[in-house]
Amino acid sequence: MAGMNTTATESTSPTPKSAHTRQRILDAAAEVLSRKGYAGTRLADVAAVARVQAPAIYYYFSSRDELVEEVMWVGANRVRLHLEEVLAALPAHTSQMDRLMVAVDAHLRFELQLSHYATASIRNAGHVPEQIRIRPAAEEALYSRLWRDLFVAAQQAGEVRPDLDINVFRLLLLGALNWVVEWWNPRTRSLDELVATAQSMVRNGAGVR
Amino acid sequence: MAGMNTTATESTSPTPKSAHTRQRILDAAAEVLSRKGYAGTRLADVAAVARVQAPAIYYYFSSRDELVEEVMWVGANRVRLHLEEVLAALPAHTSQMDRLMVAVDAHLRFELQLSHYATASIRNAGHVPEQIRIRPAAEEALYSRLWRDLFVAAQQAGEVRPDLDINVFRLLLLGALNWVVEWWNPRTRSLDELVATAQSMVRNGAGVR
DNA sequence: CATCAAATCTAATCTAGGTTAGAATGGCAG
DNA sequence: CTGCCATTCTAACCTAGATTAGATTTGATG
Repeated sequence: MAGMNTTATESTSPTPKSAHTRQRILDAAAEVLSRKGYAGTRLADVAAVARVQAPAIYYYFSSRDELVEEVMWVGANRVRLHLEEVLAALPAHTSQMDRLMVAVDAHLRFELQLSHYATASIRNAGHVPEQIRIRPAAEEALYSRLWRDLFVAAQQAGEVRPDLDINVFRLLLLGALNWVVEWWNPRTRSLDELVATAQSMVRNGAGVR
Repeated sequence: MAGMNTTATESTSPTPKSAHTRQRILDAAAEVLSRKGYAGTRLADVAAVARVQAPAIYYYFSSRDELVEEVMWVGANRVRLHLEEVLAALPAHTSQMDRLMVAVDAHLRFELQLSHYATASIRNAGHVPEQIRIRPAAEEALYSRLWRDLFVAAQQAGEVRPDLDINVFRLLLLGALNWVVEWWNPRTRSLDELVATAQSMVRNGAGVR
């Protein structure tokens, strides 16, 4: 019943007015989830942030888990769309290594500044019940493929050491980037510096000498 | 009451016999916690794995959270002791970069093969209630310092690029290593290859050209 | 205005799972 | 053997928090 109308395609039927409330609830859930994690997320908290009473949530979602699943899916989906967009906007002659640099930049900035959804998705991926992992996992797989393609292209172009296991390297890199949500504090460290260091980790760690 | 007798200092008083059961319970908790996460961990499951009834847990731990806290502390503590031990066993003339390589190796092998405690500790650090985060966090801080020292020494010895922000690099690296528990599958990939790739990420990513 | 439906609320349920009470068990000292 | 203390069990309890029922508000429409 619910599920697919968070992105584009605002069709005419699904109540144009207070679908606004649904959005507030979803945003609230993303926020709480990214901060407290799956275990610590109370529907009452979500409701409070959305300025609504808890049962109102059930008007839009049929269960707590469905709400969580939706947040995680939106999170994974948005990061992917963002990265695709950013990459598509690059001039055609951009080197493969530069594309990787841009990807690192986009991933970090998006997850840290633009989207509680992304943070929620990353932090809780391994902590939600099996059952609601499927749909978000499919999105994450697409995102993974995006990165794989970048690495494959870079290695084929001779911009990444030929002997490097790019699958393992990619997983390690994404781990490093994802884990940032666990320690990063905007008041302690500049985002620019973080991005620069992560980029150098890739450029020097994977690039040809 | 409980709490400190998991490491050394086996004093005479605390029932030498079936403190064995306490151990089974703790091991079971580590195992379940590392697999299901804080949210998904039922005392009944822990009890089942420990071949005991749930209430028996309360003979050794005063609450679920105390049990969890203990697992997390032991996890953090053991990794640290393991790393200290391994580093101490190195010949005095070992280069700083080689020490880093050994540290990467030790961290990965320990977290992936030797200890459910470590996995439990890593996966759940950011997901347990504030209250029980304190004691494990103190251990983690010591572990962090160990790594910081390694990087500082390596940079001072001129084996790590002088312009690299070693604090950020270290956090990124530990993120990469920690995140491995989220994706690593022993049947799919060889541990040796993983270790080698992670090491090259450090050697090339941080080392001088 | 009156009416209807959508949207939200208050109050009441229901249940998983942590926790407690108190009864058995079981080994060992005397 | 017998009593005792440590250990573990079974049965009961209790609460947080998800969910449901049904009333109430609100706002658009004729």
